[in-house]
Amino acid sequence: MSSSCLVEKIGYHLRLSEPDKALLARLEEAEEPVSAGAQVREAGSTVEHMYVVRAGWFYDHVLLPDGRRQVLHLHYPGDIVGLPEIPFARTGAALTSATGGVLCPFPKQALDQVFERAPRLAALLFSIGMVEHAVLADRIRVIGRMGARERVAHFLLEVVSRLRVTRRDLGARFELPLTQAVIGDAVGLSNVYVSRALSQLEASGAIRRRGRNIELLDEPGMKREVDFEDRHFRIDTSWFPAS
Amino acid sequence: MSSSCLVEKIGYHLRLSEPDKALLARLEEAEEPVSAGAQVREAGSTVEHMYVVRAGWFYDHVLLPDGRRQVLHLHYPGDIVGLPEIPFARTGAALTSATGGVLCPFPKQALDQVFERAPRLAALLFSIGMVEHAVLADRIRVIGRMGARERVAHFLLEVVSRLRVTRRDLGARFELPLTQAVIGDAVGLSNVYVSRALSQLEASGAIRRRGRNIELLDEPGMKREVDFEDRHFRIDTSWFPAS
DNA sequence: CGCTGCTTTGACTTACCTCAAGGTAAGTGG
DNA sequence: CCACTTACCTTGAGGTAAGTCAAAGCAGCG
Repeated sequence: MSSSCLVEKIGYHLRLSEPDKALLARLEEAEEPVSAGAQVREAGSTVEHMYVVRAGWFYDHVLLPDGRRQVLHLHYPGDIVGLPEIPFARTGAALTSATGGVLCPFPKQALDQVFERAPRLAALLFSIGMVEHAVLADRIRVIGRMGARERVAHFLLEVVSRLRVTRRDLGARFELPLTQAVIGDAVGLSNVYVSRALSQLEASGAIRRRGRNIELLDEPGMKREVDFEDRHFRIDTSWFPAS
Repeated sequence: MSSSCLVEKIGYHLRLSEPDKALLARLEEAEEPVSAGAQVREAGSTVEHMYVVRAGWFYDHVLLPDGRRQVLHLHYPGDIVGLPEIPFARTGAALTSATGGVLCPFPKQALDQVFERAPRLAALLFSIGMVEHAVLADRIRVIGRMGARERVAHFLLEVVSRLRVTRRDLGARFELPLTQAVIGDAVGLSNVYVSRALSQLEASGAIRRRGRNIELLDEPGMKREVDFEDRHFRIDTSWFPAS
């Protein structure tokens, strides 16, 4: 077992040298448990840390003046949270725990050491950030141009694809520990319409539900329907600096 | 005058050392003129280059199976195009010239040198990529949760804010060399509704139009209406490695 | 056993889409 | 220089998908 969240996460993507491992391990501060529903970080606070998710589901969201909400990213165990905030002095989005969990913070100020001493790691952080960009780009396409059923279908596919990064053997079934209101806030629908879309996906035989357990009965069909692209499966490290 | 697009662009954000300038200049290949409406890069092609825009307006877009289109980013003179494609072997979005212009390509494979030898530049590229992430995040909020008038208002504010990066003295008036269909594809509306939204903004005194020349008559009011945040004004370089 | 929070379903409303026709402006060839 | 074309914008009318409101069903929990 690795003692560092970060070493563990990075290890999914890259073989690490021993000095790199040591550098990463030094960055990390004490684990921080978070209870379900708690807000870890507010929008507009100063950016001092990034986090690695050790356990639990989290999500970033922004609030509109009228109180409505937009969820930007889901974060699963193993995720790095907060890369997109780095170029700004203050956070744009709040961070909330959906299920309760544990975060491992590490300081933004220590990033300079990564860029200076571990160019391969820097390249990987860059890449991970750009993968998140691609995830948002996909969702813009979906929200901007697709209907309710397709939005929800795409959302489910994205969740599964992301879960499989750390659980390679994951089949067609998974727990989705999110309320329909949160799903709606992610894909730009009302909770009511998320319910209808899920019901319709189920009625048409695309999925099956048991509470919050979801089974994808026709993943290839759903992928075709929304033109789904898996952004998480593999990142191109061919251009990385040599170790 | 700088002979390199890239040196010029980076110079907006960071004081460069002479070795860094030399490194950047070496990366760059011959300029490439592009005529109006031409598609520079298709979706699904292999990622071999990034570009700096020397002149003209460009945009990234993706196509849906039914032929509809989503525009992801606009690119203006001085922009770096293609950072988000780096972690992938193949491009997700096509690149089209709106006005005709000139691009300066530089090879993806050369990025390793930047990460290895110029950590400050690497940190800046990372930051620029994350600013683009923030731009998409803002647009998701707008598309997912706001109406037509607000979508178009936000779009105009975003354009002005971006133009001011390279034209510090830009006032309230600017040319918008885009068809309303392109604007619609960016904010998830039909061309018809973009027309109505612009007319309504004009009727309510928020903007004035003369052909494709736009004047923002009440920029503070529009910013309040859509809760606009300027992502381009300043990026936090305080954590960058020392030069 | 009865809260409390989540989901489902129904009825009504509305914002945006589509289709279509007419207007405008810039470019092109005779 | 003027007709003709072409691309873009505007406006109207009708349709539809999703929003809102509200009530009822369900499930987990104290």
